[in-house]
Amino acid sequence: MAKSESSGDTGRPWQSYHTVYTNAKAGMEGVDKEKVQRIVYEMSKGSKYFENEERKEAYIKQKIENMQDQIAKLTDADISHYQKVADKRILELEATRDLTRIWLHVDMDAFYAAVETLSNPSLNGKPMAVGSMSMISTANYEARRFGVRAAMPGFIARKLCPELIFVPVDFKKYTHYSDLTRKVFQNYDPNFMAASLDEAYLDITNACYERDATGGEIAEELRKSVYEETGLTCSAGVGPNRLLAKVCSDINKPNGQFVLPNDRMAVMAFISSLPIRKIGGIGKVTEHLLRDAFGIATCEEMLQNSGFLCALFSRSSADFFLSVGLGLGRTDAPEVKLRKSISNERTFSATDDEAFLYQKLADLAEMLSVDMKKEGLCGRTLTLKLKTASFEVRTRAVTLQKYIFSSEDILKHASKLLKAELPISLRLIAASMGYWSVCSLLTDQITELWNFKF
DNA sequence: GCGGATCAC
DNA sequence: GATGGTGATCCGC
Repeated sequence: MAKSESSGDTGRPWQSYHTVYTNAKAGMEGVDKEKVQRIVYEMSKGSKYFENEERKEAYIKQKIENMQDQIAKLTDADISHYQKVADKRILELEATRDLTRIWLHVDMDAFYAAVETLSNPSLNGKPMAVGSMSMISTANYEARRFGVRAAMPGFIARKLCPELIFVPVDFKKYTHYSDLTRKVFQNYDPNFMAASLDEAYLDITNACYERDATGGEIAEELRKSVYEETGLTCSAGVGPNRLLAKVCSDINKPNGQFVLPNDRMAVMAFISSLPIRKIGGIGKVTEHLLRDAFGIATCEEMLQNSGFLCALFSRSSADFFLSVGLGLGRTDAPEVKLRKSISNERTFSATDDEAFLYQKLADLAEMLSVDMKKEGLCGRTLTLKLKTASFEVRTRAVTLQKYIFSSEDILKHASKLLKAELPISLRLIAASMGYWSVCSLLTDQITELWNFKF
């Protein structure tokens, strides 16, 4: 464990360069991780992107050191106090455990890539990635054997796998197939929760009861049905809550499933050795922080460090970490969520040409306005997001007295925000609008205005 | 309410 | 030569 960590700066600098795509993922079992890591590092080294990653890494390191200092300052009395707080909280969380529902998480296998292969069967069996030289959205399993992965830039992927075939993204196609899969999901849970085009959560408690079937049997049937309707394979996880079902769907990927029974002992045994990074909501940074500040690597260790977690984190963060240790997750019906913001962003080659930047902003304002009109939305908080040539991200926001939606109004306020940042060299601009709760009442007026305009 | 950061897909 | 776009949430002001 600690071995690879301590040898990081002894002539193998690539070992300390971590990205989201040098992490374990289904289909990458036989991959020479060391080699992939080295190539990613060599392709990145010296770039503006790389330098920014180093700055971010230094910031996280600082955060970890601050946390270690705080831990060191805890007195015995503090520790015993927070342990009592934690023990009480664990009992309260345990009391909320609900083992009465059966949740299923479906995850389509390499979805975009699989759809592209359906429409072009000559791609079958060849390493292929959906995306561009800048960014890969999905890689098929043949490509993953080379270490090629989603979120990896295409030019690095090509270095890892020179024969890699690139296919551009085509969301219309994916939406079509996504709709087909959702028709199948509907048969098992009319209120299923779509997490994205290729993922969904289903409460199959009733389906199990009505069909007199086990969760595993329902999962088999659903996957078969999805295949018959689409020609695409998927993986499924079955468990007592959504958090666990999601972890389970990853276990026998691709084209497989895993069932975790609704039994407290089974859940605790399952969770105990599970690496925390497998849990949705724990990403690269949190994994790093919990490992280096507390020595936490598995979910079980969340409970073993419960006192420290309660001492160092906010109530809501500590609750989440303890819940993970207990294998708790949401089991309630998904509430209908209203969108809270709408945005548009574009990346371009970095420039400080002000006329160009204002033109980009005008284009974005227009696109945003069109999207808002399509949805009958207006908002009063406008946020401008900028990414500098050195990858530093800034956001600047204003909250207005009136609700707006026209491109003219958006541009007027966004321009003011941009002007205050000049001169600046940028590679990305984003415009976002939010907070329109009261405003949905005005939909009819907006439509009227819009019709009048055209 | 603002701005930075994290996360997921 | 080259590292995305959209939406949500949390924390510390």
